[in-house]
Amino acid sequence: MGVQIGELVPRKEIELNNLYGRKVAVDAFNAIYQFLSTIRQRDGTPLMDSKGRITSHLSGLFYRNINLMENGIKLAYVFDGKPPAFKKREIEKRREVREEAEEKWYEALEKGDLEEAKKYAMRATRVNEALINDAKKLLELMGIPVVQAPSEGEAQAAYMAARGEVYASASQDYDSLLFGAPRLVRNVTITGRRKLPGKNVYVEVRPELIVLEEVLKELGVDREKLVELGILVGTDYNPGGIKGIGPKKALAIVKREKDPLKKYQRESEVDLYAIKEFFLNPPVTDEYELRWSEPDEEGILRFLCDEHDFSEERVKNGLERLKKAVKVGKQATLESWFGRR
DNA sequence: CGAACCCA
DNA sequence: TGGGTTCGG
Repeated sequence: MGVQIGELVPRKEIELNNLYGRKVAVDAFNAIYQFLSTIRQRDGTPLMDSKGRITSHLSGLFYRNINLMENGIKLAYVFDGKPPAFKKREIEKRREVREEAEEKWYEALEKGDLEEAKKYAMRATRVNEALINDAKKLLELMGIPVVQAPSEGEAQAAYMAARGEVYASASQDYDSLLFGAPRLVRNVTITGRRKLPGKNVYVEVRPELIVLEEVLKELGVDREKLVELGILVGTDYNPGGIKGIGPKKALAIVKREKDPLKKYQRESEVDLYAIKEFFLNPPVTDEYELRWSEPDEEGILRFLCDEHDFSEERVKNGLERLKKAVKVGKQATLESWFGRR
């Protein structure tokens, strides 16, 4: 879900090769969630191994990582830690939405309405510990660094970008901007075809770059005001924001008022100031290492094919590409060291 | 979502 | 060759 500031944010389309030789911190939860919700059969059932364990995210991660690595992009995945206490309400709300969607999924299946079934199946997507652990395992086998955030992954990714350890944070949500990421990349995919939530319509989605400095300049605010703006329109910590206030009004308010939250704190159940403080100073850690290593081919074969019933032919194909991609990555790193780009 | 397949 | 369709697990 994330903070609802998308329509205010200036962006520029980029090509994947604009990221050549660059390190990118991916919000792991965001990526995994996307794979789990989209990689499904026609009736909405996710891909599963013979023991019924979900594998959609493994398929998505495996092939997308190869593609991005072939483009000389150095990926690191940042996993969520403990959510802040004031996220409870949103977590609860999401659970209710999922459970309701799950029921409608089964109802649609009984009626034989596949399209409807898939729609609700996607909405019923849930990410559990086992899925996260499998994702971490695959990434490690692929030689991709895994970073464990103390709290929100977006915050940790933003911190790494702000320190210059990675070029950008990658997520579909805009939260990392509020957390202070100087750059955010969205739609980092190869095919760039995405189904619109409602209809059976596909739109071209190209990778895009959002530069925090340009956002602030365009809106005429500083980061603190941007955070307040986000809180007025709604974040994961106060879903829905303030009733009756959309992006435009919110922008006007934060530019006009010295303390825009004051007036709305009264009508809000959650502590808006705590949310603001969290965005400005989130828990982050320096205890991580961005070290890219050789993929463990045997390990990947065992994990994907033996344990999770992936086709050996397909995975071996992938491994061949992966090996070459690692070389591309090394070359890309060298070129960036010697300042050729 | 992305790979593989298919047919013009 | 490439755009649409189906499969993958």
